[in-house]
Amino acid sequence: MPATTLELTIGALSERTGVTVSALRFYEAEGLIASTRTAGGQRRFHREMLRRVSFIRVAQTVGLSLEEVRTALASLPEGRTPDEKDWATLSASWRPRLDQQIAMMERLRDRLERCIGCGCLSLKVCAMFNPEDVAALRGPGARFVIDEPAKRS
Amino acid sequence: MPATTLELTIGALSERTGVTVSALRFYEAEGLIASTRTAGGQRRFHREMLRRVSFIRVAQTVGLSLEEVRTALASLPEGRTPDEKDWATLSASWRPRLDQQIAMMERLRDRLERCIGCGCLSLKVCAMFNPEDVAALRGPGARFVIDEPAKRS
DNA sequence: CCTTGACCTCAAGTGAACTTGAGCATTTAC
DNA sequence: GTAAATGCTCAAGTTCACTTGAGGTCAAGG
Repeated sequence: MPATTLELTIGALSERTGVTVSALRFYEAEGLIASTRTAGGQRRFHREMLRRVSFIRVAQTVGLSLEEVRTALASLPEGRTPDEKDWATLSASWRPRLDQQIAMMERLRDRLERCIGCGCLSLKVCAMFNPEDVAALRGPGARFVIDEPAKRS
Repeated sequence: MPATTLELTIGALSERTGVTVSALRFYEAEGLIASTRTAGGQRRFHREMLRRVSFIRVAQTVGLSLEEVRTALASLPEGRTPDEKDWATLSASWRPRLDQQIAMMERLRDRLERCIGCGCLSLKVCAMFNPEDVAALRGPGARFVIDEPAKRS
């Protein structure tokens, strides 16, 4: 068997993760993933990077910036290849964030529901005129980040 | 009573909506809101713009780009000031989007739950290794846009 | 009147997350 | 052994949604 089953070219990693080649190179430049090089200078990725890349994408979906992903990945064990438990622990840290996001979207939905039902759209009741929640859902730059209230001029 | 109860300065609009002055000017330049001018060239906003601005912010939270907001606003009646029904109809169009987003987040959460519980993190079952859903949740540029599958290199 | 805070324009800058292009090297399949 | 596919680097470009800065004007209170 060729080494390709153990080490992936950047193209193979791209295909298996659905992340573009250029994005993978960008992630490497940012220190989010790592590779070894062939004699000719081409990248070869350990299969473990499949997990890291998938982690990055899911984390982004949950609303983390790459900076935050970097921090999260830094909590993985240094010496050894992270095992399933390590990854599970890391993923578990998303739960609260995910729960909060779902709750906010549901509140927004229900508010709109009420507004549509009663035709109120009043400044006091309607989600449209209650910026606090809305602000909570949209950080500057990172949509769906929930900790940072919107700045004002 | 001074005219200020009917027409808002940009500062007043900013305060009431929680949107920065510079963002409001930007929105006007983009044709999302409109103003009249005083003799001296300062903007004065009709109170109706409170609604438009609020609409814009909520729409963004729901995942619309400003381009999409522009399109949505274009569906408002031309001749007259939009009434509550007009706004309600517009907002109602978010429902499916909101529902889909909530459903996706819940699926993601439940998948992670299973993964953490069973320690699987397998390539077949785990959300982390199932890029389809994840891709669906993140459009390029517009996070949480759900119609466009991720491009590949 | 006059000062002070709010407002004006216009161009340029920001940051996140990538993508694109030019020009060149390596690998693999025939 | 060679051609096509894939890979490489590095700088610059892109999009979105704004923000910042410079240099100047307007309006409301005292």
